[in-house]
Amino acid sequence: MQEDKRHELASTVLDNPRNQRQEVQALQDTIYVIGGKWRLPIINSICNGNKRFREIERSIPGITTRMLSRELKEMEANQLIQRTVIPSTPVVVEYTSTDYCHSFGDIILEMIKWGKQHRERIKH
Amino acid sequence: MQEDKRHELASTVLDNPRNQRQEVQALQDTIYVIGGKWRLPIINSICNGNKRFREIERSIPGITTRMLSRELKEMEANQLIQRTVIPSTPVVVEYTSTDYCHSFGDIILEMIKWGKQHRERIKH
DNA sequence: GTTACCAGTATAATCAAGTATACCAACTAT
DNA sequence: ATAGTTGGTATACTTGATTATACTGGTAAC
Repeated sequence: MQEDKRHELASTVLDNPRNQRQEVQALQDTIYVIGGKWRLPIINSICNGNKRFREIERSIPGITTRMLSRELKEMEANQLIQRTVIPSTPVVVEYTSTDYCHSFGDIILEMIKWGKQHRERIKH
Repeated sequence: MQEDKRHELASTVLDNPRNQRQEVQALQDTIYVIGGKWRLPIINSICNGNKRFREIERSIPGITTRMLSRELKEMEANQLIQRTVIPSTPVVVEYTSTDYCHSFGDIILEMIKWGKQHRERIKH
């Protein structure tokens, strides 16, 4: 039993080339940052060229103005997006993605891929 | 309203080559399936070769026995993992991943990649 | 014989995430 | 004039996810 533990530790820390600990940490970090129902769909929408509040809202089925408003604020604070007010008449507000925001591209792509495959799977 | 809806539908379905609607749907499906803090870390742990309950538990920082127990049950019901009881003495319980479970591999990999880059970014 | 491991369950509490609904001050098109 | 758009805010509420803590029955090692 004691032997077992020593062996397990050794195999995790020393033998495992992929370093499990670090990977779990990284995974949990990512889950923390993009957690919740709306973060990723909003990022996706803005990256797809939607700029205006109502435009983004309409592009995401099920989201409420409150949630969108809250998330946009937080994402602006975290430098994921940029909010620009154009002083035309009427005033126009535009949301655009930052470089940082684009770093989620691959994750979103993989998730879209999975979602599509999943639909196919349950259809047949 | 009726006009509007028809127009919106037309612009989405016809004009947009990447078919936004479908992609948002796929993305939201995926988020639904892997939602929560623990699903992905558990899948990752089991795919990394952890089989025993306490072994999985120890490999995921912060998880409680209750959450692990609940998630494992649900994941077994959804055919993401297999639970095997080996009637040795003492009885041994093993959790193993199914093929379906492996379909999350790319998502997890991308998320680990992002998490590592993120650590690097905030370190400097 | 007491300490520790295994595979969990039970109970209760907390707390953030999300919903529902209404409202606002501009502005615009009919 | 009035119905509708835009970019939101306010208030109240629900609920589901997660945590904390304790406990169980069996095995085994010291």
